[in-house]
Amino acid sequence: MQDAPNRPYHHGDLRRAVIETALDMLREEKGWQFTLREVARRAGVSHAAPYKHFPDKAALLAELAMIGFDRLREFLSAAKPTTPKSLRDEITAIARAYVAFGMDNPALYRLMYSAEEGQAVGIHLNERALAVFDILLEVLRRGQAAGSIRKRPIEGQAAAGWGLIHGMTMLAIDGLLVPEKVGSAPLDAALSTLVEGLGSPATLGAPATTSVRGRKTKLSE
Amino acid sequence: MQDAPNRPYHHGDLRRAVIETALDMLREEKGWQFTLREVARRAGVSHAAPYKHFPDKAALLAELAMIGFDRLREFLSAAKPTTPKSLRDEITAIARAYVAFGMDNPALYRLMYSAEEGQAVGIHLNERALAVFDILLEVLRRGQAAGSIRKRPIEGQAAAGWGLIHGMTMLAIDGLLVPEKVGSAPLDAALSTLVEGLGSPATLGAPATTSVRGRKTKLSE
DNA sequence: GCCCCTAAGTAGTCACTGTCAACAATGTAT
DNA sequence: ATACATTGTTGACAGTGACTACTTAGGGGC
Repeated sequence: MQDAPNRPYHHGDLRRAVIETALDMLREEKGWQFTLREVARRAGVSHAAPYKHFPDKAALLAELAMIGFDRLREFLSAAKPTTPKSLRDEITAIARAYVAFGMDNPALYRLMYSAEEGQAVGIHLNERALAVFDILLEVLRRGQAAGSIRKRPIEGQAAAGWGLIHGMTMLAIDGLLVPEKVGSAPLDAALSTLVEGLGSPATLGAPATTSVRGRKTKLSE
Repeated sequence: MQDAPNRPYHHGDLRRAVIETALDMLREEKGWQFTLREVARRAGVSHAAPYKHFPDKAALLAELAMIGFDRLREFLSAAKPTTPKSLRDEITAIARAYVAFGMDNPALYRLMYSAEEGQAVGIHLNERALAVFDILLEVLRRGQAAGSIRKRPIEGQAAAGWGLIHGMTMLAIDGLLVPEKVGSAPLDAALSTLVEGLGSPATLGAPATTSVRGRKTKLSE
């Protein structure tokens, strides 16, 4: 270069710098379609340097996605009220934090759930994702033990919760939950619905009599 | 070309052919990261020909996404049982069809909810998406009128439903609803939870006593 | 103190992409 | 028939991910 001969040949910690720069770009742009060369450029390094630290672009994206899940898990843990008044409070707090995380980091969030397109990276990635899932599982398990949550297969309940929150987050990011169409607090409304669905039979009585039981309802085959 | 002088100079209906070819490629590959040149190649046409019909690649993607929403709406309408035994049956049928559509067309489905990254195309796209939303709205409205659905702001309930189903679909596509972790029929479990949450107080009794009423639960401010 | 080894940079190249401009073939209105 | 708009074509351009070969900084063994 002509203007930076003082820059040391060895960067020091280029790996971290690349990740940091990429995270910055995720924060600035809304998509994750940045180029590796641009990352290198902004890190002040030649276009091939990142390849010394990541085998290819997909590897970097996978790394970013894993960091995203880690941050999300930490964020949710931090948002969990220390002395919740009720299980509903706890679930509500977690759900709000989750959606807030997604809306604050739309590109990162979208990347987290898109990185699987890079095939087999999914293994480790799913581990991180399921670690987030476990937070929800734990709350529900405690709720079942305390009797305030229906005694149903807990994974189904957790899947319902995760699906709901994930779905609402994606819709919110996509701008599909416009206030005029959907009211000002769609998440809370949805959460009420969900929590009431999870609520224990002691208060709610028997499930509706509309005969789900006898039907073969396997989806996954 | 040297081997295809018999191909007529004018294709006839290249616009449709490009769309059709692109849809094929969406069906084959799991991502929507196909190249425009490849589409042109498979359509048997020069690499720049599609530009006579689409200003750029994003325009084609947006068109595909709209087609996807249209197909989804038709598919859901067709799946709606003609003489439903109950509202639960109806909701269940729609939800299953929705998830099935997503799992049968993972790349297209993902594209449908990713195309907004191409900025302002979102207007028309959201129209199509909201047309799907309206199907759900209509069912719920009918349910409220019949008394089998709680009288709550219907947009919140619909958002809950859409969010849940959309989220479960995405998770299913991503392979995050693995059977070992989550049971074999997570959707049905989630649906039970949802429908019980939507269910009218007449059957279900008063909502859980975990004090939702008095609390300010606005999220969006 | 010296030498050499290697990790971590560099530049250069390749095939490929999206996009555009210039040109050719085709159908159509006058 | 002739001018024209449409819809193809070819060829170019810059920018990309990926790979290779070269160069350098810095540390450990002697």
